[in-house]
Amino acid sequence: MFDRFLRTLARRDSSLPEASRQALLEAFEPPRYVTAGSAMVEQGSRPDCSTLVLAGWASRYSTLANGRRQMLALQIGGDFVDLHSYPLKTMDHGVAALTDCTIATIAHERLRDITERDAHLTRLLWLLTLIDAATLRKWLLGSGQQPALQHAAHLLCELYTRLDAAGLVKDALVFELPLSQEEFGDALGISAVHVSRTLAELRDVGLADWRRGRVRIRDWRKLAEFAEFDPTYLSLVDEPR
Amino acid sequence: MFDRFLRTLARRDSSLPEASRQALLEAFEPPRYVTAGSAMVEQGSRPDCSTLVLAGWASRYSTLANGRRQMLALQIGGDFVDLHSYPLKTMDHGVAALTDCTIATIAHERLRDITERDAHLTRLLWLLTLIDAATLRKWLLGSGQQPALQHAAHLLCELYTRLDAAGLVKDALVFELPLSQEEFGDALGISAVHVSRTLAELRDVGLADWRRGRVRIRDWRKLAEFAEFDPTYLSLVDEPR
DNA sequence: CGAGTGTTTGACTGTTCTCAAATGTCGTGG
DNA sequence: CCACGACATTTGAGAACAGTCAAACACTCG
Repeated sequence: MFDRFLRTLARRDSSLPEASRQALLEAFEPPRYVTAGSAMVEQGSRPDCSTLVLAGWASRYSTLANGRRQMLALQIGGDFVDLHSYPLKTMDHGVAALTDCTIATIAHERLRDITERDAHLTRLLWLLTLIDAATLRKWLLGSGQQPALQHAAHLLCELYTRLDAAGLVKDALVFELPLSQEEFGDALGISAVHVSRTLAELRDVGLADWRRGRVRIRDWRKLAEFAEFDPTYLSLVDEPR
Repeated sequence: MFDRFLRTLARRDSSLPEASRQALLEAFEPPRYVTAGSAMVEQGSRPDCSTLVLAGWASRYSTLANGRRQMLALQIGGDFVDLHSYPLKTMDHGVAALTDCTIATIAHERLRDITERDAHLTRLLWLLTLIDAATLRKWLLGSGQQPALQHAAHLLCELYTRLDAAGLVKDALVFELPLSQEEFGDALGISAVHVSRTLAELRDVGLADWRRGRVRIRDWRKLAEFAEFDPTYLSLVDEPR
């Protein structure tokens, strides 16, 4: 159940004591299902627990008065969607399930116990929120300085790398991407129409192919170079044995 | 010397024990000066200490191969510029002094001691990095979904609010902004030429006036409403007595 | 088979970019 | 105090990238 999360943890810190890992898992509430489209955390709310995605895709997003929406993160199995809501209290953005999801929550009270008693685990949780922040920096860099084509390529590189780290890639260079082009555009900050043209161009130049929810990367090295993708920011240590 | 930092801390958590505050201050190395334009932290480096700005302005930024630059944060007196480099190890971006700065560093070893011994202070440091992340989300929202005019207005609102919280505003609605329009454009993700036109428009519509390094906000309520600025994300509790 | 949704395409519009020249500001040294 | 150079800002013109609107097409599910 928690295997993707454990894998994600191990890829970030292979030295976490077994006791800490165990204590963390036991602090979670029993898993629940949420259906695609449902709100997992409301913008402006003050949650009393944080939510971990066990399976499925979720998105964090912020909305403007004119209805425009910016996705702030894409979360997959093994990701915390709002670990930061423990220190930060008020949610400055919302979280929604993009697909049916299995989730597990952990009460902020339990997180407080952890910060009081387990310094090592606390540092690891802190690290997880900082990796989110590093990812956000890449998104801002792409949004501000890269043309749509490179920006889209970078996001595909990011997703493939993260899915692989979570053990969610079955065939090399292929992954399921259960988003509409509208949603992908919300992540990149471009319109759905422009997403369509951008994907067509990525396909035409032979870098990547996204059809019917399945992305095939045609040439990883070229794609990564084109997007200036450097996975260091994801803080993935070597594959655990 | 550390008064802006202490003020910033107090605005984030008024319940930090005096002993923790004292221990934190004593963990810093003696203050140093760095001159405008010098690199404070190199992209790709693995610092063994984190840097606090005591006075002056610094910027965090990331550069692409084509020379385009995205500013990722603007840091003022009282801000940590790379507290995240303690858990994250490798810097995915650089930090440069925009003006002459007074800075103080704290060894990661000392931060480690703090995380081992002082859970309350550790949570506060974690919170500081999360406020940076929340600010980044606003920048991404602006970059992706707001036209330059609103985005620029939002940044002015943010800076005024943060400067005020750090005790750096002398006259209401007026503050010093020692950036070139080129640098301001790097923060917004637009060209210097477009910054000039955008500022002219903000001036023409009577919202804000930036001339010779000094910003005057003409109508705070209208500016904040126009930019959809809501300061909640800065996690400022009520003014300390 | 048909409804509903998502994607593609075309035509046109709008924002922002680039290049280039003009103007303004500031510090330095005569 | 003025002249000068360096740098920053403003303005204009044309180009590029991305947005909007609308229609055609494709896919999925009952």
